[in-house]
Amino acid sequence: MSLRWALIALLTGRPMTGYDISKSFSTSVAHVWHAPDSQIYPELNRMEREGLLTSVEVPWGKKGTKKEYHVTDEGLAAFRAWMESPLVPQRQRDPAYLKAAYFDFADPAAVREQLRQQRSYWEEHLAMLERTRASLVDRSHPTLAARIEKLNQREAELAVRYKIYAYDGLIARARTELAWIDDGFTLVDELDGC
Amino acid sequence: MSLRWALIALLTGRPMTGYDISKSFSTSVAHVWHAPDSQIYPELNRMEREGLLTSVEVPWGKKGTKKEYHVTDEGLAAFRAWMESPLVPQRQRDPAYLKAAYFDFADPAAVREQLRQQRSYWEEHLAMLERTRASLVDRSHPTLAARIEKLNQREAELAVRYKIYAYDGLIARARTELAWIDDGFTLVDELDGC
DNA sequence: GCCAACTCACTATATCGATAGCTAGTTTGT
DNA sequence: ACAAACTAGCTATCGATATAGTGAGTTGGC
Repeated sequence: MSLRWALIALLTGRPMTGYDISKSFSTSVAHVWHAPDSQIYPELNRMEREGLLTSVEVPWGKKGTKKEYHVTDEGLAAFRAWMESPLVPQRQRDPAYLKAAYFDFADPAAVREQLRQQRSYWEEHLAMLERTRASLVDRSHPTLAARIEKLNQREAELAVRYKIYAYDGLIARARTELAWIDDGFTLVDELDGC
Repeated sequence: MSLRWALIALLTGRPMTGYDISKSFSTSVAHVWHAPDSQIYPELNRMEREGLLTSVEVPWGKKGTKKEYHVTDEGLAAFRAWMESPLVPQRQRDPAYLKAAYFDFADPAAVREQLRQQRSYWEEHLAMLERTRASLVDRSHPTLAARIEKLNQREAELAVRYKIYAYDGLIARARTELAWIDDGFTLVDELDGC
């Protein structure tokens, strides 16, 4: 259900086609809400039917056309309403913690291998988050740049600072995961040694 | 797909009925993997059909019977195989971060209200995690107690330590969320003041 | 003796989400 | 002239989840 709000969030920056969205999704909103294009296209259609978006047929090449989606006033109002509505707390559902709780069923070597994999995943993820954060700070991030173009200085400041704030949260979370993984190595060594 | 591994994990502790499971789920595995009973019952049936579990009809009262599920050797082998298989990294999908990135669309008062709600949710969640961790340390946690009964001292030590490790991770995560929320308050005050 | 609360085991329905594949036009390189 | 890669917009299918209900037996309190 949050997918539609992620889509409106993106489209408030600038009008886009479904294809544009599925591309820029991976470099921006996907860090907080991932979705494949097979979900994006039908959802855009639904949102248009419900009046949250309108679409404009834009020529593409000689014969082709593409559909550019714009947020309607109604869509913006619905987005603001969602923004101010209470958040439903997320249930925990993380296989990594489930596995960790039952590491005694696995071979210590297999546990170390798992931890190595997780560490490299989170290290990469953290590096990517930090690169993106830097591109927000210097305002070179394409999606953000398009968004703040039409805003005044104060509005732009707000938009940028809150995006950085979101990334700071994601970065803190990644660091916490990495620290936990390192504790895992220490624990395996201790329990395997005795 | 992890649901079945969560169920086997629980059932390795002691045989249980679907009802037992749905009850003890909320006080143990649910912290890492939540599921409602409407998912648990069909999944237990499927797992029995696939040979991962067997069930024994146990009398209940005068007329009633209940179905107690036991993990088969095949089920245990499948569980170990999963434990040692690589972990598929989870996609980020968290409405809290999505909202935070677009707080500039909401009223500062509404943002503060959101943050208050999230803080009280995480505070409660953290307190619950710490209570559970304490009950693991002193081995009073019922599910854990049932599990370690049939284990030798060394095996019990492993089981307990890894469960504590999992909770330490969850607790660290909760603390990170709380710190992030507090940063949110500071940021709103700063941006609203100017 | 009876009602409430609890135990037990589901079903029904709908939506969400992931993977895979399809069709057709466009641009670019050789 | 033709192929490869890219842009565009889907569909089909399957499994995972969530919400809500059904119905029957049991236990405990007054």
